[in-house]
Amino acid sequence: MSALTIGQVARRSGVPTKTIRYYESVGLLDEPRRADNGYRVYPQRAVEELRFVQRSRSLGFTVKEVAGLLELWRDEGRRSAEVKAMAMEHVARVEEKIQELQAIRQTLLDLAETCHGDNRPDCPILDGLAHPPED
Amino acid sequence: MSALTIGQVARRSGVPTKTIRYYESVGLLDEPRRADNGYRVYPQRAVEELRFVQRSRSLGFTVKEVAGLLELWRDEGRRSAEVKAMAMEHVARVEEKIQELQAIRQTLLDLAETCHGDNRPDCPILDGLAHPPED
DNA sequence: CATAGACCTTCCAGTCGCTGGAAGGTCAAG
DNA sequence: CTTGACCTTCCAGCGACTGGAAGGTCTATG
Repeated sequence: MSALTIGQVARRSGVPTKTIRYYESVGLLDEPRRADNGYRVYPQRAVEELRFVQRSRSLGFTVKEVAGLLELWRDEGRRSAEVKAMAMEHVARVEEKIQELQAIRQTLLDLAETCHGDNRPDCPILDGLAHPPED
Repeated sequence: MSALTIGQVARRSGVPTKTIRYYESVGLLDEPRRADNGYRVYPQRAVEELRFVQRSRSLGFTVKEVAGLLELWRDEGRRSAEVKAMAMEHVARVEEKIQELQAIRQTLLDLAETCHGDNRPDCPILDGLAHPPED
């Protein structure tokens, strides 16, 4: 009763069949065993793994990083320090990205501030885009 | 004296030749005239255009959006309202992305907080990744 | 005048993470 | 026996480049 088709795994994990096959093709997931008709046969555990993958992906880890996390997850002898290091490295990247976006936001707001936004053609936004920022 | 090769345009604008040809291939830039030897020949104006494109791209506008901005830039009869609308729409998207990233950051910090980060295997980060957030 | 090297040209492939579609095999119900 | 819901594989496309191969051109130097 614990054997599942790819469709059942997809429904239970929320990861589309297409994506499951894709994850398998790039080596994120192990190849499952096959039934006589060639259909993939998954154990219950696959559902948990896919949920783990999905959640990790939604937090912005790359597929490669998720592969690493998954390995740690399966490794009973892991050192939690390693997991924490990966997480904090990722936090650093996320924070960097946030900084970048905040800078972009501020630049756009600065440019837009002095733009009339009416039927006249003169537009400080376009002027600003035309000339590099003086830093 | 105002005719430039693609390499000269690249050097003056900071946009690689590869990318200039790519922009041309996707219709962002007009096809330049060709010299007898088949080389692309650019007017000075191309340098300005590419700087405009580069700056717009660096602020996160898609190539398609830049095409629109470029058109407005070249259109003397534009209404500045249209430019401002594009800019503010983009600001909204940027802000949305910032929110997302801040949520991700907080989630990761919450998960990492209770993780020892030592040689022991038990790790609330992995546990958290395995189980969906209860909202 | 030959050659080196710095240009230029085109086209094809790869990146990342999927997603869609085509063409076909399998299976259970009516 | 057919319908429809599965499953299989493979190929192509998204966005925005980037790299490389294979070849033509131009200029300077020996």
